Amino acid sequence: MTSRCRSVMACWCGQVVRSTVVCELAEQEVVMSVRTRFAPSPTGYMHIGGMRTALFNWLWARRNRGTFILRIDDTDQQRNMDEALGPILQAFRWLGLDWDEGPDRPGPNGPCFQSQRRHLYDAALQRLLTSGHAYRDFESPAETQRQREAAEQQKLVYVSSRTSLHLSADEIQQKLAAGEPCVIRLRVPREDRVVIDDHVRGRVEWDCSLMPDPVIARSDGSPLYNFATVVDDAAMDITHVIRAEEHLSNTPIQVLLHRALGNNTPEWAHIPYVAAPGSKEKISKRKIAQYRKNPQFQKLFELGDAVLSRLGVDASSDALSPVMVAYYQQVGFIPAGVLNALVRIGWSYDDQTEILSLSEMISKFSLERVIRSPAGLDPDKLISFQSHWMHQLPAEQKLEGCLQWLQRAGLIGNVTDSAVRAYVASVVDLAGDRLRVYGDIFNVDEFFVADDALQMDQKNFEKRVLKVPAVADLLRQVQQQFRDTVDFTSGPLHDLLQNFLQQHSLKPGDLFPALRLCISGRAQGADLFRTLELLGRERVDNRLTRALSHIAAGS
RNA sequence: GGCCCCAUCGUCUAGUUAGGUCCAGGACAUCGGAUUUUCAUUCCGGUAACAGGGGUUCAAAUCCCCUUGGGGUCACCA
Repeated sequence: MTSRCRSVMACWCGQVVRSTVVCELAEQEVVMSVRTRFAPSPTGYMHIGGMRTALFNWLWARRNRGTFILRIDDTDQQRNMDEALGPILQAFRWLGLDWDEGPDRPGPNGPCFQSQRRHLYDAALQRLLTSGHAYRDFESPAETQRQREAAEQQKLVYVSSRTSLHLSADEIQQKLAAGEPCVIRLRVPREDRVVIDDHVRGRVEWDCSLMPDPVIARSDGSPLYNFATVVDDAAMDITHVIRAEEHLSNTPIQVLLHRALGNNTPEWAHIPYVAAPGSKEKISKRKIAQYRKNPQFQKLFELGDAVLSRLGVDASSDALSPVMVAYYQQVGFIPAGVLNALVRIGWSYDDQTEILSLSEMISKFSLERVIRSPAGLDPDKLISFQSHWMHQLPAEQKLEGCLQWLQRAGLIGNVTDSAVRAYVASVVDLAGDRLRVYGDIFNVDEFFVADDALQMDQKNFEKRVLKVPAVADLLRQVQQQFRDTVDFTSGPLHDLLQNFLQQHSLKPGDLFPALRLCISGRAQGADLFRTLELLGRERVDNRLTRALSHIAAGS
């Protein structure tokens, strides 16, 4: 297996074949095995921008029938792994992005946790030291820092002093024996240039004479990010490194490391980072307070706050925010909506296509159509995608979701009870388009609260009921007719009320808003007659009685 | 500050590789109208952009140069 992959790789890494996944090899067409990876460090939450990067990696792998790898960058972690990694895996599972190699699914190239791959880094380090591509640097951090600042003051480009390079083998051994601390640096070939052909940015070049020698291993011997990444990317046969633009400046170092190690370099695709709505700044967990003031974020925060408060989650805390994938799950977004919004940040298929299912994304995705400039998350559009996909969802699934949210808010008891399920199903059906996220079910909580706990829209109650003297009498008559009518279902109720209007020469607006307010506490809502039917004769009667007593009391 | 990246409606974007079919298309948002018992949905319609300046060319959103603006990154973090 491995040998096949290598022989295949040899044909595309010779930079003849680019941006294509099929290449000719000795007259026969070989589909190369694309291998992509996403390498989060366990931070305790999944960043929405990171999720988009992961999605592009996943899509590219799936599109090419390749392999998607989840590698855990836990080189400097000391916290509880479950706590730190859990939410990340949870986000992948929720969105349905599976991994071929990763936690619980070790691949042929060793464990996916970098903390368990130390021997590989040690071996690579040894090779670089032996070949002279890397060197031990005994210069003190303070001294290095001093030089850096001096260069800066003189407006010179800082490059490493390399004084340790003048040490003889004996001197090095002596220092080592004496326990003198040193880091290991890559010896940058200063006369060289690094040129990459980035899938989204095209040709990007760097002049090595401007680069300080990067530290690749700490004084305790542990590898640094740039180094571990290169070793792992090579060991795991990663063919395409798809990552956010902020890593572009790491690329020359990584290319140099690959060269020094004698690896084939992977292809690069530096995708734009996800910006905060309406800005070009990277969206960040630390700026939530600022985002709350952002008008483009308004609707999302309103939606989120409303739902989360019902679930007993403190929405104003930074523990859960729109920067995190978990936020959307908690509010009741569905994967299809979130995925659709994510894929359209920085990527388009053509000038028309907006709606894409995951399988359509797989067949249509390409790195070449990723845009270069940073793209802001568009909360309005996210909500719009969300409502589109929610409408596509089969009734049974909508029901399951709403049941969960209702239960978590304590509005219903046993979700397996068939009467409860049937009732909620009717409410969900009645709510129809108003349900964009599962949490929107709370917007029709009048169907779940006790009659005497019904919240009243005071402002509208005053305007449409209290300030219209004639309405009380009408409501009393309607209440009586409701008591007398035989069939308390929407059709007959519709006829009953229409007749009532005719008899009194009233327009719908004279009665319906007041009636709606009394029974639901709201000025607007779904079909009035179906609402009456669902609530049922008894609850409607109770609520009318309660409203009438409010009217009598003048409040 | 050095290095690197980016620049089309309010937002997400198409168009830039091969200059003309673009007095710039779509979507979301917004505004107006129709439908509806209200709200939501749906359907019609409107407002709205090539950062600026120089070139090259018969012709530039598209090519070149400069300016301006925005951003990323400069660790014994990832």
